[in-house]
Amino acid sequence: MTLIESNNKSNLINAFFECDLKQLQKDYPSIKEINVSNKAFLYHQGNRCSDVFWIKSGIVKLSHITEEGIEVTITILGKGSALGCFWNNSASPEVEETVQALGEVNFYRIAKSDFRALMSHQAELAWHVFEEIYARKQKIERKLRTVLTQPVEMRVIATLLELAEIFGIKCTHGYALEIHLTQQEVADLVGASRSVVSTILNDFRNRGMLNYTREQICINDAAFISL
Amino acid sequence: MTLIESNNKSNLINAFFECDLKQLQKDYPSIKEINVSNKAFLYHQGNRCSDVFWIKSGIVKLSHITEEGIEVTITILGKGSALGCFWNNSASPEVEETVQALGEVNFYRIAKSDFRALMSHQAELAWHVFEEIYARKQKIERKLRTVLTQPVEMRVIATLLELAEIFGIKCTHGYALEIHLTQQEVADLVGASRSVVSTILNDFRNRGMLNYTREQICINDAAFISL
DNA sequence: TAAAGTCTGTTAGCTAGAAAACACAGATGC
DNA sequence: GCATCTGTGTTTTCTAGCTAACAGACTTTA
Repeated sequence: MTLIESNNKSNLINAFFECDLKQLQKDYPSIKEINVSNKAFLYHQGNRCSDVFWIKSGIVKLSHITEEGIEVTITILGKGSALGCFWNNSASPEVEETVQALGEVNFYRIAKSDFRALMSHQAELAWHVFEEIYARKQKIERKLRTVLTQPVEMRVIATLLELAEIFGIKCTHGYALEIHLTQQEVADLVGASRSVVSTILNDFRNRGMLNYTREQICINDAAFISL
Repeated sequence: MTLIESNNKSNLINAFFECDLKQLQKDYPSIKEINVSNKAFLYHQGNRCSDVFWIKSGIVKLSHITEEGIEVTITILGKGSALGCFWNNSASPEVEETVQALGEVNFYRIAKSDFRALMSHQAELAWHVFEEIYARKQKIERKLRTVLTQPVEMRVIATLLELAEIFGIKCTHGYALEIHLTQQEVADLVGASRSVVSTILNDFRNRGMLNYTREQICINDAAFISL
């Protein structure tokens, strides 16, 4: 569905990420390129962070832990997503989410003042960032809708298809999600308890719609689309 | 909480809305100013809309109706919010939400090409639109969290406080929400059934935390903050 | 190779809240 | 004045899905 769009975006974002970092640092001295490994945290909720994090490669999980200790995973983001703190938000200087790497992640970290300068110098790029944020908003609205109207089973399907789009590598029998997602993580993402997600995944496996081990989920997307 | 911020924003947005419309139309011929009355629809989900709607005054309800006919109210928006279609989204030309006026609403309608031109000419303004969209995203993320982790009662409280911020006119005993919101509408906004919302509101009334008639909800915010 | 830790599968019991239904009270209209 | 409509208050029934709990499989550490 987002093929054309994401290509458009990719071109511009790609061009940006292929820029010479040294060159960029002349104008925006705070830019740093950082690599982190699986499970590393980019930042935690409650941090008084004032930088923008811009994913160059890899995948991150954006989540929030309530006072009661329940983890809610808001979304999973990949290349081109900008996170962190965009403004001098006098109201709440503390970020609301925790961002954790799923696998190796490579990103730029920029002070928000420099980020803003960059945005105002490069209108096209700014527009793409805007688009990306807007798309995320739409995605969360869609998620809110499914949470409020669909039973867990449907939400699992929707979540898997979404994940397939982000991680998906076409293999011979559909998508392969080569990602270390535990059932608990899937459940947090779906907004359901682990036990029901487990039973549901099991059921799907029996019906031949997908297969999985601890390490990998493989979706037979034809089977999904059929319903 | 958002006092300083919203003032900042207001200044710029106000300046924009106080511009001479005729003047604006020279550069952006598609701009039209439109007034609608209570319950009018700005657009419906499924419309192939290609314009941006920019609220100049009044309040709108952004909702979505599922195939099963369940109405989910995503959010309530006021002055300064930009809605509609921002891009030539080749993927899905149809908008996902329905936008309805709550009371009198006055807005600008602009073709997206003109809107984009405006944004690129007026960097400051563009930045504010960006901020506003981002704030909406944050708000929806917060809502998703409460839906997934809080019981209906807590969600009602959160919703009322939010509404108080949007509609709120300070009266002697707290906020007054002078808005024609039925219990059904509150329920749609909370994401719960009307009957439980009814009982909860009733209970709050008995405990002296708020009062309401068909026309108006009045919150004793001190009582709310205490919990 | 034991021991501890992590992930999955499954079951039993319990509850928040949805759905449906109906009575009542103000509106609105004829 | 009577009828209709829209919104509120309340109760009863029913179920999706949560919690808790435990057993088995696989991994890591020592």
